[in-house]
Amino acid sequence: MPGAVISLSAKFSGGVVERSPALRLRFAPSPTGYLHVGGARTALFNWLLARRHGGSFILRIEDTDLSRSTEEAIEAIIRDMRWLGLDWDEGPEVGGEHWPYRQTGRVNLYRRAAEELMRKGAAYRCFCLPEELAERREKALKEGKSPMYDRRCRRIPWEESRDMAKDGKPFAIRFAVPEGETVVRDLVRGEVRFRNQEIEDFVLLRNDGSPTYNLAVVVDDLDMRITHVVRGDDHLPNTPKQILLYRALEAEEPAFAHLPMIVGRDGKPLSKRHGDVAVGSFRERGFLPDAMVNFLALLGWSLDDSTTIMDRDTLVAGFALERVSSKPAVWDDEKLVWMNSQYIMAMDDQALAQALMPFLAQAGLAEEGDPGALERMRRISPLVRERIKTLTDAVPLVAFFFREVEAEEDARELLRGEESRAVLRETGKRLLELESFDAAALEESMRAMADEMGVKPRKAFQPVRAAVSGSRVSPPLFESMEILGRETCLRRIARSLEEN
RNA sequence: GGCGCAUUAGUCUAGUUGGCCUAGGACGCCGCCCUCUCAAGGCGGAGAUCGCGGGUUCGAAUCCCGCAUGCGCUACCA
Repeated sequence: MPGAVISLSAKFSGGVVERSPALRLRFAPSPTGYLHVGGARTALFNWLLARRHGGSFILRIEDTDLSRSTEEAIEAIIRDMRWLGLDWDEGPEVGGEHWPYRQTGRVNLYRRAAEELMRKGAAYRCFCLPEELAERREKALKEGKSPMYDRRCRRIPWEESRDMAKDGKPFAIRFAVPEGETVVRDLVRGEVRFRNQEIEDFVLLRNDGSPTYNLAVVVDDLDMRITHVVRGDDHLPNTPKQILLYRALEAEEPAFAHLPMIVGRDGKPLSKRHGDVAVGSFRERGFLPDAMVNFLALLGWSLDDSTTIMDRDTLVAGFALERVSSKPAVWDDEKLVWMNSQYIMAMDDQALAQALMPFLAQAGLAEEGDPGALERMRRISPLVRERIKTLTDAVPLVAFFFREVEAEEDARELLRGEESRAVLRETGKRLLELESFDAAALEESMRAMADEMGVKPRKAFQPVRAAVSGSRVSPPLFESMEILGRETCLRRIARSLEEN
């Protein structure tokens, strides 16, 4: 079955075989903050495509803007990528022949490319000061004119330009946009045409010698032999500039695919204003990486008309760019929560218990590495699995298994009253008499008790639930009591009778 | 202002070359069943004149044109 890459390579790069190790994709975040879900989705699509076709997935840190980039951000991005299970074949902590996989330390490459472009007459020095530029732009805008750079420095004769540079006049290097039309053959939206006259002579190298994004990204993608650039569609208008650069450098351009943005319910790009958008905060809120990946994959892509829950193998096997939508996807927290619950329900006892341990530890209910606590949690797992949608949901639900809890006020109400007290006393008696303290025996005994006392099961069980769990909502009563053990149950029932 | 992209129910989406769409699946919502609480599960339901207006056609969500709205880009940000 031919995948997206076949048709696209046949069309745009001239024949790459299906399982092509030559396929090279990258995710290139700028480390100015945490990894947010939009970035994660972009990373995922790149990863999926690489894995689908047996190619390489590269992580590259786009830190051209040094003042806004931080080491902490880099570490956080790496941590979150790892958590999501998006492993890379080349990049930070992994290595590769294009080390370092960040732009600091690669400045010479950019400078050399800019010089090459100057030599070819495709770029020129611009001596305009940033302040002048801003002024002119504002003026043009006010007069209703196009605010594009007027290309005045393009007309400075080469020798004069060289001399001005030699005299120490600061300059930036701009790309000389040629005449004509540039067509972006986008894998998700088809051909998009741009008239070159709409593209200004953009800056390649700032007057401090640092590269701008457009230059750096092209040089890096070229150097790393990236075959497919898959990124957010906010980059679509930049693409003709980059294509022009590839051509000026006499290099073959990669295939491009622009993914729809992820927006909030208000249709605006997803941001902090919409709540937590950091991948890390979803981890802290108790979401599972597999659920995140499944959910993220469905933001702008679908396998068919009905499949929603998919494991990684299915995702990898079925992913294709041609099934990527071009309309913005709205982030729907509720659906994520539901999906997470589906993944939780699919976990076995051991896995769920293990996943829960850090959350129990954080709540002070258990020590992270305590084997006794883990074993206890493993026994509790089947009781809570269907009752939690996120891992954090489990904490209040299981707390009474790990420590004495004060009964909530609405639970105390269940403990008062003659009937309730009678039920509790009788229950205590029966618990002592039980031969085997297991759920089945407990249920049998207590149902018989309710029957004999002429009390509805519900009326008989609720006070016991309140006494034992401290709440009117808890995991199934008899199973819970079995795990708590006879002594604990008796103690709690006795205490309830005393205190209420 | 210019350029570009998008527009199927509250939401994610299916609908690739026009007829099998009296628009399919999922989340959410409502109701019933099950039931020791809460869930889970089962069954059923409401919800879309496919942004609007023209056109092409025997036939359009699907093709063409215009409009509207939203978003992006238009930086010596990425």
